[in-house]
Amino acid sequence: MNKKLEHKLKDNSIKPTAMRLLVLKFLTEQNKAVSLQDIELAFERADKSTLFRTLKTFESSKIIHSIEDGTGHLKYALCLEGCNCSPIDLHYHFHCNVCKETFCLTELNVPTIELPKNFEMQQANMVIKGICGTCK
Amino acid sequence: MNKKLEHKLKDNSIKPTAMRLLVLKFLTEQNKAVSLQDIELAFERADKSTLFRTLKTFESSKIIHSIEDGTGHLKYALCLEGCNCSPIDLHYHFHCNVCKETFCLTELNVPTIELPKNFEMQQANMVIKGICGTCK
DNA sequence: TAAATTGATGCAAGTGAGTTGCAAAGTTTA
DNA sequence: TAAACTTTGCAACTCACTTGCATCAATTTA
Ligand SMILES: [Mn+2]
Ligand SMILES: [Mn+2]
Ligand SMILES: [Zn+2]
Ligand SMILES: [Zn+2]
Repeated sequence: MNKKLEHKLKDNSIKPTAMRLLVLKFLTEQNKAVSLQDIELAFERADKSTLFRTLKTFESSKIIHSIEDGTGHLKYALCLEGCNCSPIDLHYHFHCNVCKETFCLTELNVPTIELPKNFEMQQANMVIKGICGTCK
Repeated sequence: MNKKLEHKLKDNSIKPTAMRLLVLKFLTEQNKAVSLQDIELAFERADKSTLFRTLKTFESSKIIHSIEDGTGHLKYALCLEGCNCSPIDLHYHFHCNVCKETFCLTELNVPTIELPKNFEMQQANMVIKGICGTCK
Protein backbone atom coordinates (compact mmCIF):
# COMPACT_ATOMS: atom_id res chain seq x y z
CA MET A 1 0.00 0.00 0.00
CA ASN A 2 2.52 2.59 1.13
CA LYS A 3 4.83 1.45 -1.63
CA LYS A 4 2.08 2.18 -4.08
CA LEU A 5 1.51 5.67 -2.72
CA GLU A 6 5.23 6.28 -2.74
CA HIS A 7 5.39 5.33 -6.40
CA LYS A 8 2.48 7.55 -7.22
CA LEU A 9 4.46 10.50 -5.93
CA LYS A 10 7.75 9.46 -7.49
CA ASP A 11 6.06 8.98 -10.83
CA ASN A 12 5.07 12.61 -10.64
CA SER A 13 8.51 13.79 -9.54
CA ILE A 14 7.28 14.58 -6.04
CA LYS A 15 9.60 13.67 -3.23
CA PRO A 16 7.66 11.25 -1.03
CA THR A 17 8.12 12.83 2.36
CA ALA A 18 6.40 11.46 5.43
CA MET A 19 3.89 14.28 5.46
CA ARG A 20 3.03 13.93 1.81
CA LEU A 21 2.53 10.20 2.13
CA LEU A 22 0.21 10.72 5.07
CA VAL A 23 -1.84 13.29 3.20
CA LEU A 24 -2.02 11.13 0.10
CA LYS A 25 -3.08 8.15 2.20
CA PHE A 26 -5.76 10.24 3.87
CA LEU A 27 -7.09 11.42 0.53
CA THR A 28 -7.15 7.86 -0.74
CA GLU A 29 -9.29 6.76 2.18
CA GLN A 30 -12.01 9.33 1.64
CA ASN A 31 -15.15 8.76 -0.35
CA LYS A 32 -15.80 12.47 -0.43
CA ALA A 33 -13.94 15.63 -1.28
CA VAL A 34 -12.14 17.22 1.65
CA SER A 35 -11.06 20.72 2.51
CA LEU A 36 -7.75 22.01 3.78
CA GLN A 37 -9.39 22.30 7.17
CA ASP A 38 -10.52 18.70 7.13
CA ILE A 39 -6.92 17.70 6.59
CA GLU A 40 -5.69 20.08 9.27
CA LEU A 41 -8.02 18.39 11.72
CA ALA A 42 -6.80 14.97 10.70
CA PHE A 43 -3.16 15.94 11.23
CA GLU A 44 -3.07 18.36 14.09
CA ARG A 45 0.67 18.15 14.33
CA ALA A 46 1.23 19.44 10.83
CA ASP A 47 1.23 23.06 9.84
CA LYS A 48 -1.53 24.49 7.74
CA SER A 49 0.83 25.99 5.20
CA THR A 50 2.64 22.71 4.74
CA LEU A 51 -0.65 20.99 4.10
CA PHE A 52 -1.71 23.80 1.81
CA ARG A 53 1.45 23.51 -0.21
CA THR A 54 1.16 19.75 -0.29
CA LEU A 55 -2.30 20.06 -1.81
CA LYS A 56 -1.11 22.59 -4.37
CA THR A 57 1.75 20.30 -5.30
CA PHE A 58 -0.59 17.36 -5.72
CA GLU A 59 -3.01 19.45 -7.71
CA SER A 60 -0.49 20.76 -10.17
CA SER A 61 0.66 17.20 -10.78
CA LYS A 62 -2.94 16.18 -11.35
CA ILE A 63 -2.90 13.65 -8.56
CA ILE A 64 -5.87 15.50 -7.12
CA HIS A 65 -8.35 18.05 -8.42
CA SER A 66 -10.15 20.82 -6.59
CA ILE A 67 -13.81 21.70 -6.48
CA GLU A 68 -15.39 25.06 -5.73
CA ASP A 69 -18.59 23.87 -4.14
CA GLY A 70 -19.81 27.26 -3.03
CA THR A 71 -19.14 26.70 0.66
CA GLY A 72 -16.13 28.96 0.65
CA HIS A 73 -13.92 25.96 1.44
CA LEU A 74 -12.17 24.63 -1.61
CA LYS A 75 -12.47 20.85 -1.71
CA TYR A 76 -9.96 18.33 -2.98
CA ALA A 77 -10.35 14.79 -4.22
CA LEU A 78 -8.15 12.18 -5.85
CA CYS A 79 -8.13 12.08 -9.59
CA LEU A 80 -8.98 8.80 -11.20
CA GLU A 81 -6.19 6.67 -12.60
CA GLY A 82 -4.91 8.24 -15.80
CA CYS A 83 -6.80 11.48 -15.33
CA ASN A 84 -5.39 14.45 -17.12
CA CYS A 85 -8.02 16.92 -15.88
CA SER A 86 -8.86 17.67 -19.49
CA PRO A 87 -12.45 18.19 -20.65
CA ILE A 88 -12.76 14.53 -21.46
CA ASP A 89 -11.85 13.53 -17.90
CA LEU A 90 -14.34 15.77 -16.18
CA HIS A 91 -17.18 14.65 -13.95
CA TYR A 92 -19.94 16.35 -12.01
CA HIS A 93 -19.87 16.93 -8.28
CA PHE A 94 -22.64 16.83 -5.77
CA HIS A 95 -22.89 19.01 -2.71
CA CYS A 96 -25.47 18.01 -0.12
CA ASN A 97 -27.32 20.93 1.42
CA VAL A 98 -28.00 18.88 4.53
CA CYS A 99 -24.79 17.10 5.49
CA LYS A 100 -22.67 19.63 3.58
CA GLU A 101 -20.51 16.93 2.07
CA THR A 102 -19.24 17.12 -1.48
CA PHE A 103 -18.92 14.02 -3.62
CA CYS A 104 -17.37 13.22 -6.97
CA LEU A 105 -19.92 11.70 -9.33
CA THR A 106 -17.28 9.82 -11.25
CA GLU A 107 -19.76 7.38 -12.79
CA LEU A 108 -20.88 10.01 -15.24
CA ASN A 109 -18.58 12.11 -17.37
CA VAL A 110 -19.50 15.63 -18.34
CA PRO A 111 -20.87 15.45 -21.87
CA THR A 112 -19.76 17.70 -24.67
CA ILE A 113 -21.56 20.97 -24.17
CA GLU A 114 -22.46 23.08 -27.14
CA LEU A 115 -20.68 26.37 -26.66
CA PRO A 116 -21.12 29.61 -28.56
CA LYS A 117 -19.06 29.94 -31.70
CA ASN A 118 -15.31 30.11 -31.07
CA PHE A 119 -15.55 29.31 -27.38
CA GLU A 120 -13.12 26.66 -26.21
CA MET A 121 -13.58 24.56 -23.11
CA GLN A 122 -10.48 23.81 -21.09
CA GLN A 123 -11.70 22.94 -17.61
CA ALA A 124 -14.94 23.02 -15.69
CA ASN A 125 -16.33 23.23 -12.20
CA MET A 126 -19.65 21.46 -12.13
CA VAL A 127 -21.49 21.30 -8.86
CA ILE A 128 -24.99 20.00 -8.38
CA LYS A 129 -26.57 20.89 -5.07
CA GLY A 130 -29.36 19.12 -3.29
CA ILE A 131 -29.90 16.25 -0.92
CA CYS A 132 -27.74 13.17 -0.95
CA GLY A 133 -28.93 9.59 -0.61
CA THR A 134 -27.99 9.37 3.04
CA CYS A 135 -29.79 12.54 4.03
CA LYS A 136 -32.88 11.85 1.96
CA MET B 1 -37.50 51.90 -18.86
CA ASN B 2 -37.17 53.10 -15.30
CA LYS B 3 -40.84 52.41 -14.77
CA LYS B 4 -40.25 48.85 -15.82
CA LEU B 5 -37.39 48.42 -13.40
CA GLU B 6 -39.45 49.98 -10.67
CA HIS B 7 -42.22 47.51 -11.30
CA LYS B 8 -39.81 44.63 -11.27
CA LEU B 9 -38.87 45.58 -7.73
CA LYS B 10 -42.38 46.32 -6.58
CA ASP B 11 -43.57 43.00 -7.96
CA ASN B 12 -41.09 41.37 -5.65
CA SER B 13 -42.03 43.51 -2.65
CA ILE B 14 -38.76 45.39 -2.77
CA LYS B 15 -38.95 49.09 -2.13
CA PRO B 16 -37.55 50.78 -5.25
CA THR B 17 -35.02 53.11 -3.72
CA ALA B 18 -32.72 55.20 -5.89
CA MET B 19 -29.77 52.98 -5.17
CA ARG B 20 -31.62 49.79 -5.93
CA LEU B 21 -32.89 51.14 -9.20
CA LEU B 22 -29.41 52.16 -10.22
CA VAL B 23 -28.01 48.76 -9.38
CA LEU B 24 -30.82 46.99 -11.20
CA LYS B 25 -30.32 49.20 -14.22
CA PHE B 26 -26.61 48.47 -14.18
CA LEU B 27 -27.21 44.74 -14.01
CA THR B 28 -29.66 45.00 -16.88
CA GLU B 29 -27.08 46.68 -19.07
CA GLN B 30 -24.43 44.00 -18.65
CA ASN B 31 -23.96 41.12 -20.99
CA LYS B 32 -21.81 39.38 -18.41
CA ALA B 33 -21.96 38.47 -14.76
CA VAL B 34 -20.54 41.11 -12.44
CA SER B 35 -19.02 41.05 -9.00
CA LEU B 36 -19.73 43.21 -5.99
CA GLN B 37 -16.49 44.99 -6.77
CA ASP B 38 -17.53 45.70 -10.32
CA ILE B 39 -20.60 47.40 -8.96
CA GLU B 40 -18.61 49.29 -6.35
CA LEU B 41 -16.46 50.68 -9.12
CA ALA B 42 -19.50 51.70 -11.12
CA PHE B 43 -21.02 53.55 -8.16
CA GLU B 44 -18.17 54.99 -6.19
CA ARG B 45 -20.51 57.08 -4.09
CA ALA B 46 -22.33 54.09 -2.72
CA ASP B 47 -21.17 51.99 0.17
CA LYS B 48 -20.01 48.44 -0.30
CA SER B 49 -22.33 47.07 2.34
CA THR B 50 -25.35 48.77 0.83
CA LEU B 51 -24.50 47.29 -2.54
CA PHE B 52 -23.86 43.95 -0.91
CA ARG B 53 -27.23 43.98 0.79
CA THR B 54 -28.92 45.13 -2.39
CA LEU B 55 -27.51 42.13 -4.21
CA LYS B 56 -28.58 39.75 -1.46
CA THR B 57 -32.06 41.24 -1.55
CA PHE B 58 -32.27 40.82 -5.31
CA GLU B 59 -30.91 37.31 -5.09
CA SER B 60 -33.37 36.10 -2.51
CA SER B 61 -36.19 37.47 -4.64
CA LYS B 62 -34.74 35.60 -7.63
CA ILE B 63 -34.29 38.76 -9.64
CA ILE B 64 -30.65 37.79 -9.96
CA HIS B 65 -28.64 34.64 -9.42
CA SER B 66 -25.08 34.22 -8.30
CA ILE B 67 -22.26 32.22 -9.82
CA GLU B 68 -19.21 30.83 -8.08
CA ASP B 69 -16.80 30.97 -10.98
CA GLY B 70 -13.71 30.03 -9.02
CA THR B 71 -12.15 33.47 -9.11
CA GLY B 72 -12.97 34.13 -5.48
CA HIS B 73 -15.33 36.91 -6.55
CA LEU B 74 -18.94 35.82 -6.53
CA LYS B 75 -20.64 36.97 -9.72
CA TYR B 76 -24.21 38.09 -10.20
CA ALA B 77 -26.42 38.18 -13.25
CA LEU B 78 -30.05 38.90 -14.00
CA CYS B 79 -32.37 35.96 -14.04
CA LEU B 80 -34.39 35.44 -17.17
CA GLU B 81 -38.04 36.45 -17.16
CA GLY B 82 -40.03 33.97 -15.13
CA CYS B 83 -36.98 32.25 -13.67
CA ASN B 84 -37.51 30.45 -10.44
CA CYS B 85 -33.91 29.26 -10.07
CA SER B 86 -35.20 25.71 -9.96
CA PRO B 87 -33.35 22.86 -11.68
CA ILE B 88 -35.44 23.37 -14.79
CA ASP B 89 -34.35 27.00 -15.06
CA LEU B 90 -30.64 26.36 -14.79
CA HIS B 91 -28.05 27.17 -17.41
CA TYR B 92 -24.31 26.76 -17.74
CA HIS B 93 -21.81 29.56 -17.24
CA PHE B 94 -18.58 30.24 -19.01
CA HIS B 95 -15.52 31.78 -17.45
CA CYS B 96 -12.81 32.96 -19.82
CA ASN B 97 -9.29 32.23 -18.61
CA VAL B 98 -7.97 35.13 -20.68
CA CYS B 99 -10.29 38.09 -20.17
CA LYS B 100 -11.55 36.68 -16.85
CA GLU B 101 -15.15 37.49 -17.70
CA THR B 102 -18.00 35.20 -16.77
CA PHE B 103 -21.01 34.76 -19.03
CA CYS B 104 -24.39 33.14 -18.71
CA LEU B 105 -24.94 30.59 -21.44
CA THR B 106 -28.67 31.00 -21.34
CA GLU B 107 -29.21 29.46 -24.75
CA LEU B 108 -28.69 26.02 -23.32
CA ASN B 109 -30.40 24.67 -20.24
CA VAL B 110 -28.72 22.19 -17.98
CA PRO B 111 -30.06 18.77 -18.95
CA THR B 112 -31.36 16.27 -16.44
CA ILE B 113 -28.34 14.63 -14.94
CA GLU B 114 -28.52 11.06 -13.79
CA LEU B 115 -27.79 11.12 -10.09
CA PRO B 116 -27.10 8.21 -7.77
CA LYS B 117 -30.15 6.58 -6.23
CA ASN B 118 -32.05 8.83 -3.84
CA PHE B 119 -30.08 11.96 -4.64
CA GLU B 120 -32.20 15.03 -5.30
CA MET B 121 -31.04 18.03 -7.29
CA GLN B 122 -32.15 21.42 -6.01
CA GLN B 123 -29.71 23.91 -7.46
CA ALA B 124 -26.45 23.85 -9.38
CA ASN B 125 -23.37 25.87 -10.09
CA MET B 126 -22.08 24.94 -13.49
CA VAL B 127 -19.02 26.72 -14.75
CA ILE B 128 -17.14 25.88 -17.89
CA LYS B 129 -13.70 27.45 -18.14
CA GLY B 130 -11.72 28.14 -21.25
CA ILE B 131 -11.31 30.80 -23.88
CA CYS B 132 -14.19 32.94 -25.05
CA GLY B 133 -14.98 33.92 -28.60
CA THR B 134 -13.47 37.36 -28.24
CA CYS B 135 -10.20 36.13 -26.81
CA LYS B 136 -9.85 33.22 -29.20
C1' DT C 1 33.49 12.71 5.54
C1' DA C 2 32.54 17.50 5.33
C1' DA C 3 30.70 21.31 2.96
C1' DA C 4 27.42 23.02 -0.19
C1' DT C 5 23.17 22.85 -2.40
C1' DT C 6 18.46 21.90 -2.79
C1' DG C 7 14.09 21.42 -1.14
C1' DA C 8 10.55 20.84 2.70
C1' DT C 9 8.62 22.54 6.83
C1' DG C 10 6.90 25.65 10.60
C1' DC C 11 5.76 29.99 12.23
C1' DA C 12 3.96 34.32 11.92
C1' DA C 13 2.03 37.77 9.53
C1' DG C 14 -0.54 39.49 5.61
C1' DT C 15 -4.42 39.63 2.06
C1' DG C 16 -8.91 40.43 0.66
C1' DA C 17 -13.69 39.21 -0.21
C1' DG C 18 -17.43 38.99 2.32
C1' DT C 19 -20.15 40.07 6.37
C1' DT C 20 -22.04 42.31 10.54
C1' DG C 21 -23.27 45.80 14.39
C1' DC C 22 -24.81 49.97 15.06
C1' DA C 23 -26.10 54.67 14.61
C1' DA C 24 -27.87 58.10 11.39
C1' DA C 25 -31.00 59.23 7.75
C1' DG C 26 -35.07 58.49 5.35
C1' DT C 27 -39.83 56.69 4.82
C1' DT C 28 -44.35 55.09 6.22
C1' DT C 29 -48.06 54.68 9.50
C1' DA C 30 -51.07 55.99 13.24
C1' DT D 1 -46.57 65.42 14.46
C1' DA D 2 -44.79 61.39 16.72
C1' DA D 3 -43.79 56.66 16.65
C1' DA D 4 -42.43 52.67 14.02
C1' DC D 5 -40.06 50.75 10.49
C1' DT D 6 -36.62 50.46 6.70
C1' DT D 7 -32.51 51.69 4.30
C1' DT D 8 -27.96 53.41 4.24
C1' DG D 9 -23.02 54.43 5.59
C1' DC D 10 -19.21 53.60 8.37
C1' DA D 11 -16.13 50.90 10.71
C1' DA D 12 -14.74 46.88 12.34
C1' DC D 13 -14.56 42.02 12.04
C1' DT D 14 -14.27 37.13 10.15
C1' DC D 15 -12.11 33.66 8.00
C1' DA D 16 -10.07 31.01 4.22
C1' DC D 17 -6.27 31.37 1.90
C1' DT D 18 -1.53 32.84 0.90
C1' DT D 19 3.27 34.41 1.50
C1' DG D 20 8.04 35.64 3.48
C1' DC D 21 11.43 33.93 5.80
C1' DA D 22 14.16 31.28 8.97
C1' DT D 23 15.11 26.56 10.09
C1' DC D 24 15.61 21.83 9.21
C1' DA D 25 16.44 17.63 6.46
C1' DA D 26 17.95 15.26 2.55
C1' DT D 27 20.80 14.95 -1.28
C1' DT D 28 24.77 16.13 -4.04
C1' DT D 29 29.41 17.67 -4.63
C1' DA D 30 34.18 18.32 -3.42
MN1 LIG E 1 -14.20 15.14 -8.53
MN1 LIG F 1 -26.44 32.77 -15.26
ZN1 LIG G 1 -26.14 14.62 2.75
ZN1 LIG H 1 -12.29 36.13 -22.91
